[in-house]
Amino acid sequence: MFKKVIIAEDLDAMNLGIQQVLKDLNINNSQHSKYCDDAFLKIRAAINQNEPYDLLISDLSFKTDHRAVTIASGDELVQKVRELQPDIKIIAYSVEDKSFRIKSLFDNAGINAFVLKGLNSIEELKKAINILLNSDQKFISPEVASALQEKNNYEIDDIDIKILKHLSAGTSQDEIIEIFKNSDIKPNSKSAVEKRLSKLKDFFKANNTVHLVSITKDMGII
Amino acid sequence: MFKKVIIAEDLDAMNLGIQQVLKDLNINNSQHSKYCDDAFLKIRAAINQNEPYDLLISDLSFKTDHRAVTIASGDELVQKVRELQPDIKIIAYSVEDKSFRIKSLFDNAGINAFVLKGLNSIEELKKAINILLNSDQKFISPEVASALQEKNNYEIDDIDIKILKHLSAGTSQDEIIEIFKNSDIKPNSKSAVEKRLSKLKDFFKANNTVHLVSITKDMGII
DNA sequence: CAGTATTTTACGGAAATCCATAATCCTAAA
DNA sequence: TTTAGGATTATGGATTTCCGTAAAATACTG
Repeated sequence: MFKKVIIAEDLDAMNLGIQQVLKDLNINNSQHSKYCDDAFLKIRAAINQNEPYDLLISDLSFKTDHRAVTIASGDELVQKVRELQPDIKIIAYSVEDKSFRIKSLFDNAGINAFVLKGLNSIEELKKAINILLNSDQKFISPEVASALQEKNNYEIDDIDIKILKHLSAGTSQDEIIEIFKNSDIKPNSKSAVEKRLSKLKDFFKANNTVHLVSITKDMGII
Repeated sequence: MFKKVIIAEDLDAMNLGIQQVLKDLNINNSQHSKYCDDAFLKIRAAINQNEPYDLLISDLSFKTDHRAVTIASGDELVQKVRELQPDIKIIAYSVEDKSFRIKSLFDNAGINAFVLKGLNSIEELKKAINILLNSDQKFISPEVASALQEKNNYEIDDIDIKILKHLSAGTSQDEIIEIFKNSDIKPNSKSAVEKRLSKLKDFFKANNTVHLVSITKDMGII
């Protein structure tokens, strides 16, 4: 069984539940952090002491506190940990069910398993832990397994996201162009932004800009 | 202490945590339901058997399953339970932090306490239980206590919501007017809809329609 | 019933967006 | 160096939204 496990989860009641699971699996050396920053520091410290963790179970969304944080989300945490310790096994354990985000976690953040918090997720979590222990297979909860099949042949890039975020913040297209020009962002003409918007609307089957922002918000893209 | 408690919470890991809390408080007669429908039936059955529950702890958002449900959200459950058994104490225990929704839970659904799932919510939950046990006071987590102070002097009515929902679904203003005319919804002129939108934008301090939909989506109004 | 207030509807011009086409710039291969 | 292809930018007109004003309809009051 895994020797040393760390959990990143902010909700204390949820933490209690997860700890119960680990106890059931006879994992006795586990620690938990309510903050991503804290989790990252612990993982780094463990490496330095030559006693690295071999499993990270991380939530994705974390409540913001009064205290300032440098790592605000589980996505970031996972990505940074993967860079720091390429061989650690990582399980994302979250209620997030937007296929776009789940796919990105496997593709970009390099998680080994995604377990959807749900009605029977404890069994799934145990299953994921066992699979990761014995092999290099990946695990994903069946309800969201289809996320991996989705082929985004059209790549939504950073600038698309920027445009969408600005729109949802109430910035007009003209203002966005101004901002892009002032920030030296490459395509900053009226028509370039318009063309991108048009492609996005096409891709997401949105009738208009309001609809587009609504859809992408729902999908968790912005 | 409360004699008979029922928990409505879909996430199994969270359920484990809450049960731990009740155990700490020496509440031994508790049941939990993963479905709102199930919780409602149990509460009704208990009344019929003259052994009613005296406390309901309910989550707000529930995962949808393969099975069809009649009560889909905690909001509805709470409302129906309040009608059925006016004297039961109800605690909403949720990550929901939109003041609009929280205020509505106190005003319309008649909850006795709102505990925000968070970093130290277990202590708050215990506190809420104790307050409800000994008095008719209400309890609300400090982080969101400001929700109750907010006075919506401007009332957002049903038609406003309808307009916003249509907009976020990609319907143009002209189409909305058509729909209203076909459904015999009273103010159905171009300028009436425009005026309402203008007031909404004013109220929510939105720069434009995209922004307005984005804001109201974030607030959980639509 | 007359008069006032409020709501709803109508209208019109300004602004923003939508969308198609054409011109320009850039890069890489011939 | 030339040239083809793609990406970016420019232009202009159709459509939609925005916003103020005014007329019409309805409600309310003495």
